Amino acid sequence: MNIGEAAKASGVSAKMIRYYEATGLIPAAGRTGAGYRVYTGTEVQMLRFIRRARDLGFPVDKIEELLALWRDRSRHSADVKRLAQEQIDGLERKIAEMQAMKDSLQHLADACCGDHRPDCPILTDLGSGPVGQRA
Amino acid sequence: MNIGEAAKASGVSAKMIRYYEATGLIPAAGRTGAGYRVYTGTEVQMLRFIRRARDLGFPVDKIEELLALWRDRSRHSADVKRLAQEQIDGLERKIAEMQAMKDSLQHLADACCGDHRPDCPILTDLGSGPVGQRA
DNA sequence: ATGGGGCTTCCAACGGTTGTAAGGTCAAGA
DNA sequence: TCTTGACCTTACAACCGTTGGAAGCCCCAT
Repeated sequence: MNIGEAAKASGVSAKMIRYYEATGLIPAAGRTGAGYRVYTGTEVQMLRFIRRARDLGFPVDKIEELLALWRDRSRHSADVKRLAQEQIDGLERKIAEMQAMKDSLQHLADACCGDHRPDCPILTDLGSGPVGQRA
Repeated sequence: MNIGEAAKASGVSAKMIRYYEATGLIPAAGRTGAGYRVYTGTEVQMLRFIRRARDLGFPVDKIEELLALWRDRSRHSADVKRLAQEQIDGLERKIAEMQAMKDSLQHLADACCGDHRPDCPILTDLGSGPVGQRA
């Protein structure tokens, strides 16, 4: 199986497959005589694993840990759950942060009449407020 | 006013002030005979503007537009409001995306008993599911 | 004059992905 | 058999915003 076919089958682009190999996230694939990378079903499954973990927002270093657990038949599911919970917490934090941004901005936008006149509370606020809004 | 003092007064790091100058977001600051950058109150105010816009998640190119409107006394507040609304919509999209990730992951984590045993629906799902979960 | 801290420039890294360029290889059709 | 086009290879750069470091100069206080 070519890298292109593996990409199609896994949902991971050929570019990223090479990148993951270069960074050591996945082991180096076999090669044909001409130097083409060759992939087996197992390797495609691993790529799919990575793709799905990325879809859930896991950073690559966490995926490395997940892959290690995936391969470890004597793993404790508590370890997996802990990683998942950390990821949930991280997502929660980012969501809250962005929600706060959105709320602030919505508040300002609501106060802007949005017509041809130059007066705008959004600009007024940006230009005059205190510095440390994020604490 | 030194770059260090301007950084403290604006909440933008000296590093970033130089970066913003290099990329053209802000005009080049004046210099002392020794080559030190000099900042006036107006320039600090502009830096604060940038800082607050970044706190609201605006990307730099949008901040460039906001700054242009800020300086333009014949602006239409509708233009400002449009930029704000685009930013709100972008935040909304990202929030929804992360919320979907979080919900999926929470669902999986809830099904994982999280003990010493290796069986884990999280890993099972990651290793076996279909590819295009995000559509 | 000597030290410490701030300033200067330049270069690199983070994370994850994509684009591009220059070249080799494979398969199919004429 | 030759050509064509699609695929593969490597290597390098870009994106975004920020931080870190190194090497060297400047200013102030002791």
